[in-house]
Amino acid sequence: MNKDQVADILQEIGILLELKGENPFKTRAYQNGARALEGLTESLEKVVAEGRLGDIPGLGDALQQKITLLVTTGRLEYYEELKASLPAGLLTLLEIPGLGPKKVKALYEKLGVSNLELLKAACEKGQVAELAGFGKKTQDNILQGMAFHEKYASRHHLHLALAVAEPLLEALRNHPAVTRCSTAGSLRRSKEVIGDIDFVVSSRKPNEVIDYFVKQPAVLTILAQGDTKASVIVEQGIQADLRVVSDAEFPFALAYFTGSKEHNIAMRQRAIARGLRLNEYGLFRSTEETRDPALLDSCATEDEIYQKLGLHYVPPELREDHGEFAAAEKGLLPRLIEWTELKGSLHNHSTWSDGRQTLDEIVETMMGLGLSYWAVTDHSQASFQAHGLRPERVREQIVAIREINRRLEGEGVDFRLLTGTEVDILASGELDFDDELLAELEVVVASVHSGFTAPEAEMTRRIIAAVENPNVHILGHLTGRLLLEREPYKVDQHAVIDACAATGTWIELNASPSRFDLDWRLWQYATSKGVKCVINCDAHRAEHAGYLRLGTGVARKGWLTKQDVINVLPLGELRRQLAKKRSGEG
DNA sequence: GCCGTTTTCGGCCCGACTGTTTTCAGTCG
Repeated sequence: MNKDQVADILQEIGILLELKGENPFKTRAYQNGARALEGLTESLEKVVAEGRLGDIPGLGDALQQKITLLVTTGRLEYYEELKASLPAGLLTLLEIPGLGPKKVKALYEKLGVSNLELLKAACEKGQVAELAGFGKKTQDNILQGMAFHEKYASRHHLHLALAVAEPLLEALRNHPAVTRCSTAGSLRRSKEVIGDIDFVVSSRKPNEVIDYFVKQPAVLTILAQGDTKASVIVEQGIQADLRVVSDAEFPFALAYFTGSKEHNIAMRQRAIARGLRLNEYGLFRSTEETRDPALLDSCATEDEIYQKLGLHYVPPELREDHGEFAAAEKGLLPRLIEWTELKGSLHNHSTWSDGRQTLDEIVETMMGLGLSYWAVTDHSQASFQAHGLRPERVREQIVAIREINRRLEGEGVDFRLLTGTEVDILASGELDFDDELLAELEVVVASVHSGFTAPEAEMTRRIIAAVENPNVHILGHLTGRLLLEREPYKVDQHAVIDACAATGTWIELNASPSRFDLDWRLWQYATSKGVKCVINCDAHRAEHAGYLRLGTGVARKGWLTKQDVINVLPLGELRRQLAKKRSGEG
């Protein structure tokens, strides 16, 4: 078993123990253990074999023993017995908003409710309202929560969440009673998928702002409305939470609701270590339970909060407890890449394969955005479903692009298309075009589009064979994942990154919100090996150019700087690097 | 179940909102 599978099981044990009514700190210990494994950047098998599990904070004797069993035998009797002791459907009940472990436990023990159908039946018969601690209102809310659960998945692609959040933020900003406002939460941290949208506002008239917020046209349902916060469902079925605080409290509330939860816990602990107390309202001297403003250690901005805790400012994207505290203490946080530094995208499609824009339309759109270049990398022949190009069509396209570039040069315009291909990595590990054709193209992206079910070792071999071809500049979407849709295929990502480091091959950060692949968690490893990143739109339509901004947000989560990213280079320097890569000096 | 330069025992982040209660438990973030 690999670390993700083991982490999933620890996570599930934690939940099962909660349903059993175990000591909450014990259940949290399992969840902490799962998180510790997810954050591991090397092979779990290796760590276990070398007896170094104990070096990982959060893993004590009991967890070390269980993890070792799972890794070496693939089984854990403790887990299997625990799982067998409760009906399988109980876990899905926890996905209903408003139902937590205590209520699920009561429903199961008192009514024998063990799955969604039984829960629905019990609500409709009015049995749930009769239970102690429940009532009519709770029963109605459960029914509503179930309807919501059926209709919408609970997680959302980043671009969809942004499309709803940005107009709402603009509306809040324009309200006269709003002093400062911002998005917070996973959206502000540029997570690859979003649970809900968070807004933080400072105002002297919170009720006015909350009233205004819940009446926005995008709001479909009001879930809760109080004096300091409101929760609503907005278009796309996304939950949006608004918190309103005083302006003095704003930086603390913004930091708190931006999270991540793990980052906040570490911040609170730093405060406690300094005899202070940090919460969403301020930084208080001593740990006294009071909101007396006299005790407020005022901070005008988030920056000042970090300073008071002995840290350099941590950009939101880095707030994942992923090494930012060690770096912020020493002033070693990187200057992160900005999306405005990008000059173009090196993996895109046109009407020649499955894209929606002609070459001329691409030129017009991308030039209009102020970009310097745009590589046209249509699919190769094996991607039949995507109208992949035969070699002769590729050569025709090269001619067409040269023609356009000559025209642009004649007009004195500072923009060029680059010729290229997204060539399929075939099951054998060979590429879908021969070396002669690849050498005629300026940009070669190699990607897997078939044989997703190959065993890990075989998939790893295929991809490594592809990046060893000197004609390949860029490895496309390394894991093939489609967020919220399709799991990544099985591949040893570290081994592939090592091969890219050895061959000077660049790795794409595919900026499509369905992909964000390579995952941000692996970029620190990749750059430590000297691998360069290309933030690519994989554009199929004009509006996909906007993915440059979203992809940069995710790149920032991977601690990437301007120096790590190829497509910040001006055209001339980019062409030199493309040639250098091929000559083997890259 | 984890952890320790006050502790090998007794802590473990903490506040708002809802609904069911009449002072609080559960859930959520």
